[in-house]
Amino acid sequence: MVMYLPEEGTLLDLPYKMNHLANNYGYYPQDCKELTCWTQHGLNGRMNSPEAELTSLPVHVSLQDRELWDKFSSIGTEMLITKSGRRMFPSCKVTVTGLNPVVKYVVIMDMVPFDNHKYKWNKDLWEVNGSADPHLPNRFFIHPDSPAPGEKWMQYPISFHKLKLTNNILNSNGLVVLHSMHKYQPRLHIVQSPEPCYPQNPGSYLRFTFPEAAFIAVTAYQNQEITKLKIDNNPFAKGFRDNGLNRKRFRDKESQETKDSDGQAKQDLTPMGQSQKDEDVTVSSSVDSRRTLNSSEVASSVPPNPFISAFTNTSTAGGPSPHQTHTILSLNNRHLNSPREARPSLHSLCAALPVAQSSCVQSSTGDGHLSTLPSQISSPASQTPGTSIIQPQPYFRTPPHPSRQCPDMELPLPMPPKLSRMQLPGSALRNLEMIPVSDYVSPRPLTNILNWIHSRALASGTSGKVLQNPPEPEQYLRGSDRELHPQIYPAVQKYIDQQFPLNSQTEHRSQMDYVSGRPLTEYYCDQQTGK
DNA sequence: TCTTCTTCCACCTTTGAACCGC
DNA sequence: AGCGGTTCAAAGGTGGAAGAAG
Repeated sequence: MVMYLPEEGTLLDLPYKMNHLANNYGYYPQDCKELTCWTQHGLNGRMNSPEAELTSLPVHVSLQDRELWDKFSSIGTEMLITKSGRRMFPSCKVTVTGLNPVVKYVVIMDMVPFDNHKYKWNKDLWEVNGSADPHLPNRFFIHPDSPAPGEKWMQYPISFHKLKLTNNILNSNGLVVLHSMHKYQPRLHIVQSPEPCYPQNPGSYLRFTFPEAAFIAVTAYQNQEITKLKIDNNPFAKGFRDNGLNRKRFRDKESQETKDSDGQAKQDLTPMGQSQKDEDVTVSSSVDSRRTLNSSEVASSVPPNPFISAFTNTSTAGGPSPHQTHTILSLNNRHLNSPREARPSLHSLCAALPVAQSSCVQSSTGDGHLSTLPSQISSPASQTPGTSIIQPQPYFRTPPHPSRQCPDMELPLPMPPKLSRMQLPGSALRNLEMIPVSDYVSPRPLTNILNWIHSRALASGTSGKVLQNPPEPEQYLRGSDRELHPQIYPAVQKYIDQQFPLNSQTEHRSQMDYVSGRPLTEYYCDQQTGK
């Protein structure tokens, strides 16, 4: 299994994510514009069988609205975060193919730190402003349609437009908590619903990261170019178009200015930062000064077992800074001293895997067929060594996307028909009402999510009947209570117990801040007391 | 003084209920 | 009675601006 690269691209720093223990892994091309990830066809030819493992399927995920994302990323995407939560724009919308149509999956999105830095806006560019704050406990946004059969996920683009970002660590209303002035990237999880008949099977999953959708979380927009782009493209911001001249405030202000001093005042009044625009944007040279995350950093940002990391709900799950994660990674990869040394070639990586588990990033050739890579993997392209300044333009390198070579891959899926509540059949409404809303809206450790899913799977069972009293997800895997309740995923739990033995310091490991090594409760206290 | 954050505002889209005609 | 289309109001999303906080 090999792959072709984008025309201008080399297979630089192919980051990888692998999970030996859970037979699960996923890859993503960190430095390519290609946001499409493939997994290999299962060699056992089970892909069409109902019991086919998720990891054996040729799952393909691609980010929609790529042109829009390109526009934003070329300037330096910023996402507003507010106390009450703010939607992302552009929102993450992905198409997925290659799933087993009849198997149920859960689709989850979270945000992981892009790097180990904190940023500040200095006049017209982003600068590194120290080290990142400890990553907050991960918050997963479960797609409200979860779990649903693969057929449904593949039918329409999966939209996460309702995902909201906040900086309020106390807000648990389904918001993803981020630090302001930190850079994040979205990450997608596709989790196969646990098989009700085999509770020992934790269910496989895949993860995809979208570096092109990376953004800096801000409480107020810094780059006027970003503001302009948002206004121009976000329908909710239409009121700010036409330089905001149609806005009452500006109309009033303008009329007032006219009264005060006609003539000169009018000239100065250029709404929507017109005057600022003139002084805006120092166009940089063609040098890509983006502080790239090399593959080793990415690799080290990926815990040896992402499934576990999600379980432990630590900063690792949220993907703390690559360096910070390395301590956890080293649990299984002590030989990976130097991140760059640690990067195996794609081939060696695949060779190291059992055949049936091999997985590669693929791209598609113009004829729409999967093709094989040249035998040697290109060496990592030279990267600009860690410059501390991010130029506003060009913010990201933008090599031609392979999909442009392969129009088939860009074919947008039809948007789902809009259904009002009135149009839903009664059975569907009853089903919806049976779902404890808080369970899929509220962020929670993936443990609970999966257990909840499992409980629902059990509840529906093979007979399709619904239990009267499905178990509460919270009753599973809660700290020291674990022994009191049956474990849904004993193999995974065993691994956690081995890697993160409980003691007085780590008893609440799911709440640990692995960056500072302190319990997050302490971190919260510090936040409250202003330390 | 400067940077970052919070809050409020007006404008806009989306949503869903009510209404009407067939 | 049921269905489909239209209208309208409420809810909620948006960036700007001013002021607070550190």
